[in-house]
Amino acid sequence: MSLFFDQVYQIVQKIPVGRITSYGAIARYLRHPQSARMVGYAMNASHNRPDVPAHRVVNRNGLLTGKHHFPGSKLMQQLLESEGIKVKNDQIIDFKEFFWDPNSALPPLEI
DNA sequence: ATCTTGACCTAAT
DNA sequence: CATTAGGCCAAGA
Repeated sequence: MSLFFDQVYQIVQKIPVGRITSYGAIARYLRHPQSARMVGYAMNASHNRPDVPAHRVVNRNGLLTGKHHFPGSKLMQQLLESEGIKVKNDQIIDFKEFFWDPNSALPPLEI
């Protein structure tokens, strides 16, 4: 039972509708600043977790690097656009405006 | 059991 | 500027 994965899922579930965050931001919040990759891997394993909106997590440039892991090739973009986020060429428009940073939005994780 | 491959990111060269 | 190197560690072959 990977505690790290579960923590990742908890954060992802807290991303407000219509906002997005990045793998690295989550890793930083969990005090594993060098484990951004594992956050991505957690998303890959999040198929078992119905309540995890993996489409709201993108890389730090606002690029939809994980879209190929969704069924179909446009689903991730469609999900985002249905929440009011514009996407062009796998790139989120006004990424900075929609970015939700757990490090400033949530209380610091207990040590 | 070992080896490879990643939904990544930062710092150093 | 661009490129590399290192860290992370779960799955698939």
